[in-house]
Amino acid sequence: MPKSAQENKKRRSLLDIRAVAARAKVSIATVSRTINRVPTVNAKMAKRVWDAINELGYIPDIQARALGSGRSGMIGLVVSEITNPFFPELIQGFEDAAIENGYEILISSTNYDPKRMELCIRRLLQRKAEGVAILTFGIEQPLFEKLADRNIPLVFVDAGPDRPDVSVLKIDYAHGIRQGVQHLAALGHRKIGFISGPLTLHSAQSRLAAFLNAVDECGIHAEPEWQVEGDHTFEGGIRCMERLLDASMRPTAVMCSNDVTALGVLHKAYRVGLRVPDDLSVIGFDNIQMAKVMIPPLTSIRMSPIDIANAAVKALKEHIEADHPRREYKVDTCLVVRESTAFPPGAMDDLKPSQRSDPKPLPSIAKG
Amino acid sequence: MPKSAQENKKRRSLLDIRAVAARAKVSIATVSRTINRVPTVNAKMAKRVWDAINELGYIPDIQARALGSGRSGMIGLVVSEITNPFFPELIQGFEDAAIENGYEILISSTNYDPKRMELCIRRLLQRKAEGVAILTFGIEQPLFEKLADRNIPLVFVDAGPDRPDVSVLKIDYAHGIRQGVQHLAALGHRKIGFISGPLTLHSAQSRLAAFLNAVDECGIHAEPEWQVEGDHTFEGGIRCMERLLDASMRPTAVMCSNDVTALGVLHKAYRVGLRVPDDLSVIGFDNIQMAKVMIPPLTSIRMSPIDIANAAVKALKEHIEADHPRREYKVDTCLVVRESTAFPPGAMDDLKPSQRSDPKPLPSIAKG
DNA sequence: CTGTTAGCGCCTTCAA
DNA sequence: TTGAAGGCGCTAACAG
Repeated sequence: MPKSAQENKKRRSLLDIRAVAARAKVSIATVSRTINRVPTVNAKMAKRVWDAINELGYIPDIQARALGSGRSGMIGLVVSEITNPFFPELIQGFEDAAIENGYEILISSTNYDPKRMELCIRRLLQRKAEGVAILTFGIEQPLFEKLADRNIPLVFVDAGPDRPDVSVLKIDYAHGIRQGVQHLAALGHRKIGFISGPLTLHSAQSRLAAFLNAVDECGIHAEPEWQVEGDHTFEGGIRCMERLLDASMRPTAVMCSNDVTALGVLHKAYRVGLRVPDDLSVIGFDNIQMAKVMIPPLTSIRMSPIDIANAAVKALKEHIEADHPRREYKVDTCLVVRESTAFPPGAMDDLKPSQRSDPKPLPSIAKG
Repeated sequence: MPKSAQENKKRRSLLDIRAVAARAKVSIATVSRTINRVPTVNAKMAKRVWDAINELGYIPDIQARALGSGRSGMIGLVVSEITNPFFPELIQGFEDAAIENGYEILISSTNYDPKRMELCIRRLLQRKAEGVAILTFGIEQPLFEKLADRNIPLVFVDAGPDRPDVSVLKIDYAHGIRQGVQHLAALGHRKIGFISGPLTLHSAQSRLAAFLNAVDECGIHAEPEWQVEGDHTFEGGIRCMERLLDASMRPTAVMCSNDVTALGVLHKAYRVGLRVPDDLSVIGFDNIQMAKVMIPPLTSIRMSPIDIANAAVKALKEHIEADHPRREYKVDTCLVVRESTAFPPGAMDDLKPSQRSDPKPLPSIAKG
């Protein structure tokens, strides 16, 4: 409740559109038109209005505007977890793109909690978001049908309900993953492990499928024992690496379904005294900022959060403003080579030790 | 512009409070009261209203409510940069605390860009935020005077303008930093470097002062050559470490004004073949999630983003709702020992090599 | 305890 | 091109 119930009495703000109109000696309609840049306003009057606005320090109340015009000017962004390092960059990109396109944003994180997500949808609906991007990578998507029922423009990643107001960001996982596998193959690796994400996730399945496909293309045997299911967490990465270490024959390289998992792998390797990349090569996925800060800097497959954010905003904008919006938007991925990948152990046994001691970083396909 | 200018004609939403009133056979006032849980509504009628609401799937328009009540129910959060790893946790905590207290949040990042910040303030004002937390750690604060002029409740970190509507989160840097210095001293370090943040920042100055003070308390000489000014970035950490390496006498330990800087230090050490902690001990500040993921896991001083977020929301809430809000809120810091700190080199020269080879992690003061 | 009514600040027809 | 007037969906006096 407000400080004192009293002061809500004479509520009319001293600084509303009327004050400006009075100062500029025009009607409120003219002020409104000026602010909204309706072209038919006389230049002289417009100037008077702008002057009044500046002198008074007037700032229009956007809520009232929304009520009057029926447009909120806001789009929503739903992510699963802000503290997952992939998302801050996504959010930043989304915010930039939204502002660029004249929209305000509403951010919500579901934290994998269905109750929280209910609330979060409710809030977006209450605020009359004109469109919502649901970039949770497959988590809890079914529940979003509720949103779809309101016929508001929606963007999903990978896959979404088949409705006219819904568009989908198709991420080309295969391209980057193929590059990664080829990179490892070129270095001489033949025993390549893969730590997937939770296979309930569409995105995780796609990545695994892309890996199997790429490995097959390179004529490499995909030993089932080397494919383990992780959960996209650091701790999960550690656990999966433990399983890989227990394998009857250990892989010499491991690809991970995301970078956070790869960090877990690096960690476990450090714990058991395996040197990366000398003893084991590691490739991550996402290319989060942390990747280049790791020791050693992590070779990773970039899925640009900026690209995703831009595509999402573009999709929303087209749905809101255009007559025939596209239903699909492509987003590419590509390999970024850093220092967590090298020749498999044993490959350089015929070289003099001095030559082994300082492994030069490999040339980057994309700059880190 | 909307898809077709036409369909805005007969705009009255089919699902407004009137529809509910009609279905429940009551007046719109009763519906309003029911929704707002005014206690004086007859239970029978309330039930009729709720039933109608559920059957219709009615969701109140919060903008209209804001307009009518004069309250937006939103508080703002301004940070300098979402992609700085300290902030996601802060944002998450702030969102949680805000929702907990019945507020919606508006997030903005300034990206150190004054123009962007202007916009960001404008947006908060337009949206009629009832209070704003400016958690940028001293960056660009002067510009926020504009906000203060509107007499809306504000929260700053460390220091802020001296006005009745402004409160300040006083962070006790000294406590954690003293623990860190004592920890190093106990291990036997006498040559301790310090990489500060940009000294234009109040928070950076406080940390440096706390360090000098703590070092003095421990009777350790603070060689000026070992205090270098960084900029809280990874690259800055690398540069500062280079300068420390060039010192006529190298420190055996280095404390950093934030974790990201410490990552740069670890990186530079890795590049030049210095092992951490065997050859050099490193302590960070902030205790970001990345700290425990680093190789080796980073000893750091925790400044809990959750504590800060909670204090900020609490301060705002008190300002908005209470009559005599507090003007200051304390936030504590404390040392978290991990594996980037150990005895200084040479301290164990009298031990057998076998005993040196496997340095056990030190017990944690706080769990990581 | 309920219903009626007059705004909240702005937008947007309509007539001038 | 401008001004007057009637909403937008909801809240909050006030009267009943």
